[in-house]
Amino acid sequence: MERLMTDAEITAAWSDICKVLNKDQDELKGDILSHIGNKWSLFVIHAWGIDGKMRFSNLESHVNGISQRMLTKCLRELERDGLVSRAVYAEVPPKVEYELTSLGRGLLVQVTPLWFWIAKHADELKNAREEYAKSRGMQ
Amino acid sequence: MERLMTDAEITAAWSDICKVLNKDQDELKGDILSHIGNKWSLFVIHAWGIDGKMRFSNLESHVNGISQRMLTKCLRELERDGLVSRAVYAEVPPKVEYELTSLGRGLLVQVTPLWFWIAKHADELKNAREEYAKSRGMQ
DNA sequence: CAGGATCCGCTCTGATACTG
DNA sequence: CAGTATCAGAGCGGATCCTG
Repeated sequence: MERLMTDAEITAAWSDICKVLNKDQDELKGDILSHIGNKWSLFVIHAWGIDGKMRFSNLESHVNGISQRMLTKCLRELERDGLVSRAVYAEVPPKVEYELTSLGRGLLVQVTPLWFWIAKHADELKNAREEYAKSRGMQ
Repeated sequence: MERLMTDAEITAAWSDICKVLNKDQDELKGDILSHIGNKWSLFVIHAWGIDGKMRFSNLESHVNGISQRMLTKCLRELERDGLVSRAVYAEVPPKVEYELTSLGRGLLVQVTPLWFWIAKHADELKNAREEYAKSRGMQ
């Protein structure tokens, strides 16, 4: 599952990358980004790495710091975009299970390299910030 | 550069995925996501697929619809996080060149699978939305 | 050319309170 | 348990004007 690329691979893949970047479905990309690109969506999707079926309160406790309002909103959007399915059980107390659709699982998988990358470059990322802060502080 | 995974591969990779998902560097992830989750950052980074060195006006014309204010702000943030470097030339008229750092190129590469995926599933994504709209409209 | 500064509407968020 | 409703504040984002 180590899918990070070397610099050489990056160089080799560059033209392919550019192709995608230019495929101007910009509108669609914007749409997708507007949903996965909000503060919480990716973290919420993230949570299904733990279990295939998640209840509301379950998600709430796994996504650190999310408010119930935002979780609700986020789930509705994900549902609307076909990434998550929602099953309501007519029980008392109420029970609602959320699952990733195959589309949603696909997205999770695509995003995973990003998590790997962040984990791998954590120090670099942190240092970059600190150095920037220092250099600005001196001025 | 075709890096989409099959369902079988996904299943096989799942435990690895979960490991990363739990590595709780949540704060750091949040930082990175603040870029992904910002309306413009990814599109701006995106632009460097075209050329390694970009000037301000160049970026402005490649990122559709961005205002000068937001481009400025976005560039500052990317610089702060060590993803972009900035070179000022003491000329008249002024000239400033922005480049992705190796960290920035890394991020671009990690995000690329996501663009591929969006491009590949564009129809599915659009359909999912339309069906959702329909089913809600009927109620 | 590459922005900094300012004004302003709007949306996004979080807290709190309430419901089936 | 799984939400909905409401409200207030912070920040986003655009337009405009200005500068080295």
